[in-house]
Amino acid sequence: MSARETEQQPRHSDYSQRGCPVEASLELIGGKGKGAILFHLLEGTLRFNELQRRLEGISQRILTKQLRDLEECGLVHREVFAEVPPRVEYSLTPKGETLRPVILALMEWGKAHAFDILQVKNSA
Amino acid sequence: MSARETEQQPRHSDYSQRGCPVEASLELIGGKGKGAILFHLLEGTLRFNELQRRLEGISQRILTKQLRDLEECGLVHREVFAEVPPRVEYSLTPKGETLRPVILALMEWGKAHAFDILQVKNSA
DNA sequence: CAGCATCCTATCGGATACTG
DNA sequence: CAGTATCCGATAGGATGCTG
Repeated sequence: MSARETEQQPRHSDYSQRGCPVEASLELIGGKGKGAILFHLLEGTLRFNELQRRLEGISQRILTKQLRDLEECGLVHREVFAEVPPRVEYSLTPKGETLRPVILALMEWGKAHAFDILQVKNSA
Repeated sequence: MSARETEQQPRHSDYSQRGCPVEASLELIGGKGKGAILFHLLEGTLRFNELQRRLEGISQRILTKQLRDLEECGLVHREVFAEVPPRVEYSLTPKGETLRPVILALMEWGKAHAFDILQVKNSA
């Protein structure tokens, strides 16, 4: 029997709230606009203003803050070009790319169910 | 050419922040403890106290609130048994079950990356 | 263009006490 | 056991004005 076969999967009951991997992920990508930022960056590099335009309704201060958060976590790369006017480009790091299946899962479920649920909630 | 083949996928740029399906999903499952609640309910029905014990650290008030939220969204089923002492059981609805791939994706990424990132962040 | 600084408010979530 | 009610502090996020 290989080592791999003897590995025990932890039971769900082994995960408390702080130790729950689902909760840990949500803590990192759950801030306002972070999901949308990552979603748009899946398609490629974007400048600050282009991101803000696509997120429609996010304040500049918060967009900056969330981008800094994601950069600090090593998920987003920020590249500043020494030009006038200034140009700053944002893209996913390799670690950020590992989020692709997660973001896609959230997108699929969002289109299939979340939209409808929110519609009902907000009209109630 | 079939109708299916002529369907256009919306470009990412078509999704503003409020209209972003990723953001919509996060809005529904992003509250404190909601990720962990859904994660634990994937394994089956749980009573209120058992959930609180597993989430370790969540206040009773918030656990109640999040469960009511999820119930209102149609993701969680709440069943009250007319006994003394009272017994209330929580489980996923069929709609809640559709979250399984999403929660599993968040779990996998959490174990592979989120734990490490949070560790570094919190020690800094 | 891509921000930073400041101020302000609303919502989130914790603590505690009480109850059918 | 599984809540509800009340009060409270923390913080997330918005609005505005200024700048290299």
